[in-house]
Amino acid sequence: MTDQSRPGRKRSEQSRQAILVATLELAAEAGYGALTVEGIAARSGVGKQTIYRWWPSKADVLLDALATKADLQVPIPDEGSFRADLALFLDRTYALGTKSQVADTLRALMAQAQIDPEFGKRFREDFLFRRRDALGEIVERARERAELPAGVGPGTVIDVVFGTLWYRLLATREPIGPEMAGELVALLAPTSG
Amino acid sequence: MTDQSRPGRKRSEQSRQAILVATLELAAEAGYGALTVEGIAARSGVGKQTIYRWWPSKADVLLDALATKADLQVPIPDEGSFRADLALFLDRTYALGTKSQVADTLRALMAQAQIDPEFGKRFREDFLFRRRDALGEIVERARERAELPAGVGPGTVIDVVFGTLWYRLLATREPIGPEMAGELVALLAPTSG
Amino acid sequence: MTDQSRPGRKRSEQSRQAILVATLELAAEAGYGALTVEGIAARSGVGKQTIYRWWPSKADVLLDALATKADLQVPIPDEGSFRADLALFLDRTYALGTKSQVADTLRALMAQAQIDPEFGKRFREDFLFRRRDALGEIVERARERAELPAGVGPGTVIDVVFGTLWYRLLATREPIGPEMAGELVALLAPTSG
Amino acid sequence: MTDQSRPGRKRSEQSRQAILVATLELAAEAGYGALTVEGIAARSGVGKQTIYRWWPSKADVLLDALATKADLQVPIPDEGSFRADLALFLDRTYALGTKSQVADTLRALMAQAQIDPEFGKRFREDFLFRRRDALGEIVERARERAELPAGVGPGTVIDVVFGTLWYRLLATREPIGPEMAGELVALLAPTSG
DNA sequence: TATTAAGCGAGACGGTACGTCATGTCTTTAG
DNA sequence: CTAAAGACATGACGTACCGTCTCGCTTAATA
Repeated sequence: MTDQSRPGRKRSEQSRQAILVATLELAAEAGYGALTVEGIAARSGVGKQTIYRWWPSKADVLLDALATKADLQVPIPDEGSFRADLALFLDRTYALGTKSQVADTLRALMAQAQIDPEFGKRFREDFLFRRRDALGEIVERARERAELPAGVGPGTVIDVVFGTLWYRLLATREPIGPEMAGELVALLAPTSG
Repeated sequence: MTDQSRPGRKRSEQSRQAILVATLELAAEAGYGALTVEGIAARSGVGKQTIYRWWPSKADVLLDALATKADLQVPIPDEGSFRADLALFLDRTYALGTKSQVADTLRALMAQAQIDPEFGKRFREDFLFRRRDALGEIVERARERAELPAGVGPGTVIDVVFGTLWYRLLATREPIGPEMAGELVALLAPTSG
Repeated sequence: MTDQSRPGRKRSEQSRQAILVATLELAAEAGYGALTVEGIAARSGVGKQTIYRWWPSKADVLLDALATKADLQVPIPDEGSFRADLALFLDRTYALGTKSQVADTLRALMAQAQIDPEFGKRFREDFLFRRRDALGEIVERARERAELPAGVGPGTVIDVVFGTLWYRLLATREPIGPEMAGELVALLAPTSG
Repeated sequence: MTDQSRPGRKRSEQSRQAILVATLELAAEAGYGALTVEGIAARSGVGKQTIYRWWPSKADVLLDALATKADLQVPIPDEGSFRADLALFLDRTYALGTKSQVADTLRALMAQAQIDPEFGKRFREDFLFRRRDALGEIVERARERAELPAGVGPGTVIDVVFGTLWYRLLATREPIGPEMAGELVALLAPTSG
């Protein structure tokens, strides 16, 4: 319906896939620092122009590759209580962080978002804020049910959850585990009425 | 004790200062992405080799410049209660984050630490872990006085504090403010016995 | 036959010309010692890579420039006698050596051929030996007609001619003139039967 | 008479020798192109300043080293006839050129003399012209005895001799041998009265 | 017997050019 | 019009040497 019939050759899905696969492989093999547009083009047997035509930067290619491969869309749980919802949310996130390739890629993207302001904007809007919104739904329900800790607003709860996750990813490089998830739940969703 | 008197010309303190100043200026003016060793050398009137002789990478120069200029060593408060100590710690950190130049530099360093593993190791050991240790002392005293929230270990408290700070710096780009500091205190150091 | 129609952009003849011109100008202005690839690139408005892509060293660029500009291919005379042929050959060579720019360039190339063995091989094969072959034809005809001095082989005659030319170019820096040419003819192609 | 007695430490003959030896070794091992002042200093255990204090350039060091080691002063023969003198002169020169290290060094010096005009002047005056003068004596005696070929002046004879020697050294890289020496004698000092 | 003036090894310094790499654009031929 | 190929101008990289300049230390001649 969108571009139903334009003249000219169609975008090659084969090239697109080859680019995304090559990008993930190269990033995994030598790290994001060694990832180059030239390298991606060479590995995928594609012209550089084909990459520049469809993505604004190599970080966007990587983000696209990650999104295409790993399903980053953690579904929003609704278990009836904030405690259960948060536990499930953290558990699913934990599963993601376990795959070191996904973790490494997220690290690289967050890094690039700091260095390249244009990509930073896209990364925040297309990825970070969507994740915030997902958790936001859970927290909003908690707020309505008065399940949040006293004196702590919804925004802060979200910041604490994602902050802890990202900090462990970026700084200590020990992605969150079940114990840590348990402690976060204890902190943010205490049992007492 | 180490190299008290070796033969040969001594390191030029003047060049060192010129390099650090030029580095901060360039990073502030055009952003870390535009910071180059050549640029630093040109601006500071120094040969490139002099930079490579003393620092392993431009990120190390920037870290050195930041450490030399802004006193990042937040002193460890001891006000008698975890609540007061944490509040003071956050307040002082808040003051730091307010200076946008410091915040921008920290963002760039954390980013570079993800992309360049060698620098990452140094950044963690020379900066991040020292900051952890500082807060660690406060939290340890709190643990001894049983002032920590139930079911939450000292390590987690530290992760939550720094995580929230860094997340706001990197992701939402709204460095912590007094309200947020208050909510963190409410969450981590509740008044009730 | 070689690369009739490959995909990809064609080599820019404009860049090639600009490089050769800039090379000759720079060598003339400041001498071969001051000739640098960077300088050539800057003067000709070309990327360094474009130079490295097509020539192995700056000496090769200079040789190419010389060959393209000054027609070094002295035609082989055939006047019927060795005496006349040699006189004409020396006269034409004399004309070349008169242009100080050509003389300076030849000096530099011969020098570089000594210092850089790889270029030396190319210089000998692409330039020196071709010149030898040209004179070789003349001398061979002389040998057939028994016009060579007694007890002196063709190879030696060639060595003496080019040796004297080069020696005056390199050592005394007084390129050959008409009188010297006359004496060489008297020595190598005596009139008496 | 010059600097009979000044205060201060005397020039270290040991360092001088070490420098000259290191220079010859390095030039022999990796070629003149790889010869550097830093390399000489490192190999000889000497400070760079000590080299710069006594020699204007590395080529001068090499020339000094060659002059100190190989006795380049070919004595002027006086055998009674030009034919015999020239034969002896060529024979002695041939002996020199046989040692490939000497030949390589001469090649490098002649090359450097083209590229570095200041050294070129010194090389010509201190080396090339002295050699010319030596042969000049022989030729002058021949001229007085009317032993030179008809129509060929003394200067040209010298140019032909050295020209041929140098050309074979630089261009064909086949230093003169006994047969070639014989042919040169036949050409320049014919037997006929 | 000091003092003073060079020479010395070491090595840091401001420079310049090197040859390589990657960028993002442009041009050519093929589908 | 898209694609692969590949040349192009640009600009930074990290390295190698250049020739100069301190350093702290000998080593002599002079006072």
